[in-house]
Amino acid sequence: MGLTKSEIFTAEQNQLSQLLKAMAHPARIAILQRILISDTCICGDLVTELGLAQATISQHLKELKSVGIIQGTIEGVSVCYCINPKTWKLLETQIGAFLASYKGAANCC
Amino acid sequence: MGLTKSEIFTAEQNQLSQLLKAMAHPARIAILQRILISDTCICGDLVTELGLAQATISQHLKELKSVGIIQGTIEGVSVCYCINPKTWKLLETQIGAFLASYKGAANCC
DNA sequence: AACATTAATCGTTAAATTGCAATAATATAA
DNA sequence: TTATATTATTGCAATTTAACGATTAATGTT
Repeated sequence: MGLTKSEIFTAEQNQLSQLLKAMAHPARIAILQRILISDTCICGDLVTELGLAQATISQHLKELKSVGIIQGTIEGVSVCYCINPKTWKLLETQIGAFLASYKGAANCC
Repeated sequence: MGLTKSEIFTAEQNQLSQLLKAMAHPARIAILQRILISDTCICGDLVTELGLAQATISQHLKELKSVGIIQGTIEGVSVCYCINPKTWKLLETQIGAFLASYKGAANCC
């Protein structure tokens, strides 16, 4: 079928999986790292730095934008991207709580 | 094409994206949460608790197993699943470092 | 106005994902 | 051995994803 049954899961489960999915690609991780490292907006450079076609990068940026992880503002002829602090905070909270809920296996296999 | 160009990315980027991808589905998050909550192995119950077919659950378990996030041991007629502590630790380290590298935007859009 | 630069969108192709019924494999019980 | 319970595997259809060339849209520059 290829169609995820979102109805049977909680809003939190769907939201977290959506955020994780947006980051679950090496190109998108690379893009985020590039933005994180520069500690400011990235305008254009991405296409020349990563070894992917312009259309492909644009597509990845769109996906990151659509879940709100990054935001872009038009800066003259180019577009500047940066982290969306609100969504990033949400990410830290959600993933943090999820990962922290593992208390090193009591009686297990 | 549908084929990720893994060659052009670092081993870390590929590894992290692979781990994230394995968790990037509501059913797999639900499975992990179920294992985490019980604080022990889960044998079988999963199929009755989630609203998905047995074959589908088995498929999701296989994906989580293939990246090493969970491990399963045969317990009589059924199979018990639990978190793989080593991979979970790796997850915490990698994702933690990644998320923490964002220091709230200096001069940005 | 004409040109150049940059990014988004469209259309297409190849491949992976999701979900499930049906079937096979494995192990216990009668 | 035969039956039962549990999980894995196979095969399939619908859908989504990844990538890119070509085109379009928007903004600056000359």
